Amino acid sequence: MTTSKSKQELYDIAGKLFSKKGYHGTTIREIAEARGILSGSLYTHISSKEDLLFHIVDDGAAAFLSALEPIVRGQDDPKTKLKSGLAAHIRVVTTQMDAAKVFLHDWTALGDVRRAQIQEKRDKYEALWSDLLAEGYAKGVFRGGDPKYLRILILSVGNWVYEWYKTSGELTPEGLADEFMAIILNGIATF
Amino acid sequence: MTTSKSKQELYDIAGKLFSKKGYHGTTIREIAEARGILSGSLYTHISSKEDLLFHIVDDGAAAFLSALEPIVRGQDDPKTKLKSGLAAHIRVVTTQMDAAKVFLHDWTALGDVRRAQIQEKRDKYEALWSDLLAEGYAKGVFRGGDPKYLRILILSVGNWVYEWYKTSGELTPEGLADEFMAIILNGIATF
DNA sequence: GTTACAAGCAAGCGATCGCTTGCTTGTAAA
DNA sequence: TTTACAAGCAAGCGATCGCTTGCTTGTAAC
Repeated sequence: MTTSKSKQELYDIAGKLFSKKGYHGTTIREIAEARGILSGSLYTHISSKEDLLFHIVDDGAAAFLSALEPIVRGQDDPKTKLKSGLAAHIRVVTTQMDAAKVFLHDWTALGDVRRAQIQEKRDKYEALWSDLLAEGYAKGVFRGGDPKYLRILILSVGNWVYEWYKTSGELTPEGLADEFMAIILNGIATF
Repeated sequence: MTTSKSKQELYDIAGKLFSKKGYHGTTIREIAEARGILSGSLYTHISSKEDLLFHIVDDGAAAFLSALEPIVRGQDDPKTKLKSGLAAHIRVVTTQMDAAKVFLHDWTALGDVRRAQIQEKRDKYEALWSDLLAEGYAKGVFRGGDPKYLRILILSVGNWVYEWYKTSGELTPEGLADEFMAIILNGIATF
């Protein structure tokens, strides 16, 4: 990342507020106050409020993509890829809760052009997951379950993490992925 | 529901806009325009913008609770209860997409008192699910999988439906519940 | 025919919104 | 010592926010 330290600090501050109160529920004056400057001074660093949103959301998209891509393109067996992929997704969410929530929650507040850019990256991420699962079915490692709804189930579980995860006293991303994988791989029914 | 027809129509209109643009992203003038009156005239029917939000969110909470409660308190076997419960949840989301999205998305914009009221109903709903799952484990119908994370997985899948469900050409709530249940009960791993 | 009231209009209130402008200041290179 | 510039302040712009007020109108009961 070529983003300077103070710029990143500003994104963190804005992300924290957007995450807590939503993009439209956060004012430029609140962001400036959290930064310790006046609202007008913010415009030395940004050109608009939407700029802040876009950078946060775009960084979030990049984090998800760069975490999953090497796993899908790698050589592990599908079961390992599935577990690693879910753990990677959960790690992105839990280690950047604010940015992840803004990415998942507020990206629709972007204008048409920038929202389309993010939509593209979301589609790309979804396609990576489809590839991962398709490989598992093709190699006979997975059976049953419609691939489409399996993908939806996995991403639902991964995305919803930001709604309930508390940073203290909780399982690690890998631990959480293990819990969910146990259910997804083996099911819960007795025979 | 004792809500008059025209009041409910207003909630529907507001719910649609809140769902699309968020609570803070929707203005009282937009709601009035969608209703075909001037913004000031809205206050013949409501006492504040937050009133609209609260009614929508509170109705949403009631819909989820009243759908799940008879299932949990009923006499079906746990496996049937689980499938019915998930189908009921998905039916609430898919038949009232706007209200469900506002309930899940924008309820935190409520003031302290009313947000606490909704939090209570959310906790109650979650407890119903815990009861349902606990019965399955107690009767030996479910095995493996931490009950806590099983509940989180189920609610994640059910809640995230509003993010991707399209009303046309999609499976019914029961069909979707079948798809997800096949994965959750039997898993996807080959042996 | 009168009364009563729900429903809406027209106008605009004070507050706050995102953002701009003109100016000052601290700092570091030349 | 001078120069240059990034960073921030002070003030306030026009627009829009949620909401209020005083008034009109359609309708239905008596």
